[in-house]
Amino acid sequence: MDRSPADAARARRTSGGPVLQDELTAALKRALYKELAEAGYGKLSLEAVARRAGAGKAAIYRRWSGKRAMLVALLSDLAGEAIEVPDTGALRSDVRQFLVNSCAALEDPLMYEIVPDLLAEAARDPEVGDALSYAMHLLKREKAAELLQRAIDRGDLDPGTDVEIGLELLAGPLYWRLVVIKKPTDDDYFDRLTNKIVGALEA
Amino acid sequence: MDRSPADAARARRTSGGPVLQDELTAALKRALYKELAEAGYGKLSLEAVARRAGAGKAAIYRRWSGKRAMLVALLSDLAGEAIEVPDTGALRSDVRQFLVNSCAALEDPLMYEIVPDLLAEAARDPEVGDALSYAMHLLKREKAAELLQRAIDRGDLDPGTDVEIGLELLAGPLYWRLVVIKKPTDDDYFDRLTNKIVGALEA
Amino acid sequence: MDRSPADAARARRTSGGPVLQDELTAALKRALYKELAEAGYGKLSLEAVARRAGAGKAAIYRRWSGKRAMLVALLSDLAGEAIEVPDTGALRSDVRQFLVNSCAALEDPLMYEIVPDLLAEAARDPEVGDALSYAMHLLKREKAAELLQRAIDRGDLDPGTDVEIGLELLAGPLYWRLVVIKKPTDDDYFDRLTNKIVGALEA
Amino acid sequence: MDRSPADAARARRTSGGPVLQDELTAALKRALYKELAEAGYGKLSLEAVARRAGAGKAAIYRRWSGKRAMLVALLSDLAGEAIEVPDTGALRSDVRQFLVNSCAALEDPLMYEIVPDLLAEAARDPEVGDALSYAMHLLKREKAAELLQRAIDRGDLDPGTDVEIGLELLAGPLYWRLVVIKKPTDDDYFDRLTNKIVGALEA
DNA sequence: TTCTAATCGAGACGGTACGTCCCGTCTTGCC
DNA sequence: GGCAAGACGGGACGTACCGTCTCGATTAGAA
Repeated sequence: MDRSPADAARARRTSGGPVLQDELTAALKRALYKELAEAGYGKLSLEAVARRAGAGKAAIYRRWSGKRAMLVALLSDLAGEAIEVPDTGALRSDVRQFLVNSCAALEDPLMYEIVPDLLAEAARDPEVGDALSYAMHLLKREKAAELLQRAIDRGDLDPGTDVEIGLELLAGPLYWRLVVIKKPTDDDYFDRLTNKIVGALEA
Repeated sequence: MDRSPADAARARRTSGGPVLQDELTAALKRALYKELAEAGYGKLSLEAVARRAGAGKAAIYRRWSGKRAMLVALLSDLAGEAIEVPDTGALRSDVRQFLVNSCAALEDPLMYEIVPDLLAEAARDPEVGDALSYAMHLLKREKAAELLQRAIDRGDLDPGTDVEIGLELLAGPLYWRLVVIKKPTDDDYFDRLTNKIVGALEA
Repeated sequence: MDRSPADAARARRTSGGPVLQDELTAALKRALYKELAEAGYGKLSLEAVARRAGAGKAAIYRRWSGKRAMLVALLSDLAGEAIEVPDTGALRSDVRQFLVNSCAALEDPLMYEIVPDLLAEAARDPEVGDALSYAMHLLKREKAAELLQRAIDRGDLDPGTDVEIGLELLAGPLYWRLVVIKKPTDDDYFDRLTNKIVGALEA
Repeated sequence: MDRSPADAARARRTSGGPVLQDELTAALKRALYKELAEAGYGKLSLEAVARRAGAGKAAIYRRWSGKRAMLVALLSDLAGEAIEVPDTGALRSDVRQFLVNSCAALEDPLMYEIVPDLLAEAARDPEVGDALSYAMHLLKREKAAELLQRAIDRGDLDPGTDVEIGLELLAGPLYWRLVVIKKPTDDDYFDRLTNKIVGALEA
């Protein structure tokens, strides 16, 4: 069972025993991040991570069960940095800003390099899938749902609007373009995509 | 330098000695395909591929330079099997059928298990990325574009319709749902998604 | 564990240094003894010793500097349990009884399982060697020497008898048979060996 | 590494199974011998052995199942170098020379350092015990038995002489002195021990 | 038909990394 | 300050594959 720094902190307060040291945990994560950037997921070596952190391998395995678990933890750390959901007061500008924000998030090297790996792994490992879903989608999904709900409350959208499909329209096309077919975006593209999405929502 | 079966055939015609055996090449690819589905790209072992094919490791390295090159070859082979693009005579039913066909394709183990791995690898290796783009998206993209063009020709859509965005609306939301957030689909879902896409196209 | 202040006071008076708890020291030695018998010196793990004793590793390192030092201490404890040297009034029966007693001692699990380990270690570590010699051989040697001296005093043996060689004849052949070549013994064997040893002594 | 086809051919003939290369096997054994001399059995590291031999660890594990098995093999190699059994034509000088030869063998670092380790291990592992018995004792035992038989044939010893006990007298006291109590030997000692042994044999 | 040369299955080779275990030291909080 | 607990850096374990190399046998084109 992996132990997070939060667990460690709690343990220190309640159990009385020695405990995983938060600063080392952080150093290991920093080392992981740097190794990922240099070597990529496939060639990632936990030995190199430990070496870079000036730690023993056991320090890693004491915290996480392996490569994937350590990555999931790194992701979870960054989950809080959820995509900002704008509240501009108008549906069209909210949608456009949401797309721009999402694009910025997806162009972060972390997302760009690591998320596809985890997505692939998630296809075979439900634990990774769950962590990934929680870290990446649920928070964002809730926030995007707020965006649509506000539009309904304002009367910009019909109360019967299909919110589920709406969320997929907000996320899917941009993800497809950036991650799958890897085409660049620009202001004009955001305008045109916003047009279509708003058109669909209002249809 | 990798050698393809075509090279082998040419070699057979021009050189003197024995030559890479096509049937073995095919068997190796089949073994690769199965190993990918079971183990994933990250844990893929060429030793296991050779073992499954009843071949020696050298048989692989004689043909390809390594893991990625072998994958690229596999992908290229599968490029032809593009998604069927329907022609029902009406935009709405064409779109719905396209979604259903795409869904079937994405639920094929090839897509479901292997493509995410390759997508991840493509994030770091342009050669894989190019092969993947060619194999998966370009052909399909062309065909989906035909679908929209026919609707424009029929007058179902305005001639100024934004085809580029249209293609993303056709592919993105479904991919997002099936591959990223992994929610199930049903007839009702297809109806609702078709509704929104057609609404967007006509907007 | 239920230790009285009196225990601590006694220990403080005895040692003068930090008050290590005697019962814990004893428990650690018992645990060491059992681990040695099960795992052997080579695979001996002080972590396992501590675990078996329900103690922390530090409790061991507070008392001894490492594996070997702990062993030496164990040996010294056992030094007193020297082999009984018989005094039957006649050389032949004294020798025979000494062989039988020695055989019983060598067939004790302590000798059978642990001594060979220590003997091996002693080949490289003089400190272990010395402790082992003291614990196992010197006392016994003195007593066996008494046996021969009594025979000389009685006139059973010539005053010029080579006692040093005599002691090796008493110990060596039996040790060789039991520990090195591991052949069984029986009454007849003791008779025959006694014959030869007495023959040699009288020669 | 510079291996000729002849090496491979020889190896194939020798082993019949997988073609392990004899020269590498020999180099690994040489490295083991040197590491043993430097580090001792307890601190022996197969990684260091492989490093010294310029080989990979797998080269070791392909040949032997672990530390002990590799040692047993080294021993078996040296088994042929059995103790020379002299044939001087007279019992007394044969015995004396046998003791001198045995002493030389037991003072070889291999015997002195390693055999006690294996002896200890043999107490727990019958496989090691058997290999050790064969490697060390059986050949020597047979040869020592010849020595006694020649004496009987010459009439130096009575035909009814107890050969079994005789062998233990030849081996045990010297082993005890050299390995167990670790006292030095000299010419005078050999004379005195020879005296007693011959005395016992003739008794 | 015989020779020749490259491919075949097999697997040894020097390596790298894995994940585990234990070393001997150090730290924390209870008693 | 001893104590149980156990984290720490370090290092070896034995395993799995990597990509390369070599082996004898097969096999198919060229002589």
